[in-house]
Amino acid sequence: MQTTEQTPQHHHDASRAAARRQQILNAAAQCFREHGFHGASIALISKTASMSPGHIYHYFENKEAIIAAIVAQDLESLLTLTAELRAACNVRAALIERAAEGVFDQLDQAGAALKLEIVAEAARNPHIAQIVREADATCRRELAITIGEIRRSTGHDDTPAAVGEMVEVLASLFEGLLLRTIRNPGLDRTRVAQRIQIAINDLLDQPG
Amino acid sequence: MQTTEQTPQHHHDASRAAARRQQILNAAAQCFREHGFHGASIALISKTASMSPGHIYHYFENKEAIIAAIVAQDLESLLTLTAELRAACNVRAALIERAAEGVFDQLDQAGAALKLEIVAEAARNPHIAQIVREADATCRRELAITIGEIRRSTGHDDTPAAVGEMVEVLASLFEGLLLRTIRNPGLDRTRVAQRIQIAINDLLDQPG
DNA sequence: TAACATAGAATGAGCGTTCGATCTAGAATA
DNA sequence: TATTCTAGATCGAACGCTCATTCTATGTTA
Repeated sequence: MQTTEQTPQHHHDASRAAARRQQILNAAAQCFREHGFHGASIALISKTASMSPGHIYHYFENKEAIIAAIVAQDLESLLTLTAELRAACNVRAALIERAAEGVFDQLDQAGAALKLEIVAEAARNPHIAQIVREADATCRRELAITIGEIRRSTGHDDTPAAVGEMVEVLASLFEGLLLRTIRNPGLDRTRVAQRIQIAINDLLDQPG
Repeated sequence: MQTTEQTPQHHHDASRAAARRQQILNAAAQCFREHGFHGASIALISKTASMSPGHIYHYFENKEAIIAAIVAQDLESLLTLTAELRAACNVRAALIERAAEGVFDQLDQAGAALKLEIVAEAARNPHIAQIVREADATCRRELAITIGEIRRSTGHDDTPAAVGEMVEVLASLFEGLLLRTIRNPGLDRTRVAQRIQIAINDLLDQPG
């Protein structure tokens, strides 16, 4: 679809529709965080979004489409973050410094609740699993390039598989924080972030 | 209630009831894994357990009680594992060797699905959160003792807080695997386990 | 007026839970 | 031993409710 040049601006234009769509997604994200994908009803989402239940179906085919959109939106932020990391610069210090911010992001309770909900859903819903796995593969690819370059610059000559394993360990270290912040909300964020930085530093020095 | 000495063995005895209860829990665990806590209906659970829906309510007050029992049962296995680890012996090598088994356990997809479901539920259900957090506190306490002893034996003199942070990092590393096995089911289990062993080894040498 | 935005009631399915009826097997009695 | 009694085990229909979704009617604006 190509956009017409002078943007005709009907009452019913595309930007208003997009805003309405986002309004639904924001409400849905909040409801899903508080009640889970299956615990949040369309009635509740519509109420939170201040519109009628029926109207939601003008923007989404069904509830699963809303879930898929939320999942895609959440993963997209992850993808841009990984891309940023990669674009910034490939030095070790930059990765490790960025990691501290990443730790704080992961430790946000509301965000963690939604991310956990997504992966739990992926474990049983093949459609969601596909979305999640494609995004994860992209992240891993990016991270592998970054880590590969860091390793090469410190004299290591790793196989792609070896780099892939390090990516897994790094990812595990980060994603585990989503569970930690639920299981132990009182943990010392700053101190844990520091220790994770050290752990990442050590990880980058593992034998090939 | 004191047990009568010669075990009267009525038709309706306690062991049969316990077996029936466990039969329900097994069915429920399977259903929860496949459909989530809120996606699995009592009708489905009763069918899986080969009994009538109404009969389930002779053993559990309501659905939430079933969920709580599943959660408690799952966490109990975690607690005994931590206790075993602690009882075995407090040398570094034992911890690291045990870790490899732990990694494989965490990478089991069916088990991971249920554990993720539990933490996701804990993020929104205060009752479940309490159960999960109490179990986690116990695990952390045990792990802190073990790690504290290892550290002391290698000449470090850590504050309890420092040990607590190391426990957090260790836990994060492990629990992250629950997400990794869903997001990237194709990962090389053996190789990742080896790299995690190295990471734990490095963690135990972190500065105080 | 034409075309879309929006509301809200209606629909049928499925939910968790309750409840009375039936079954079953040991206890009691004869 | 044969019969009746009893109480828990078990069933499955029924209840009230909420769900996701659809439909029809009414606003709104270019």
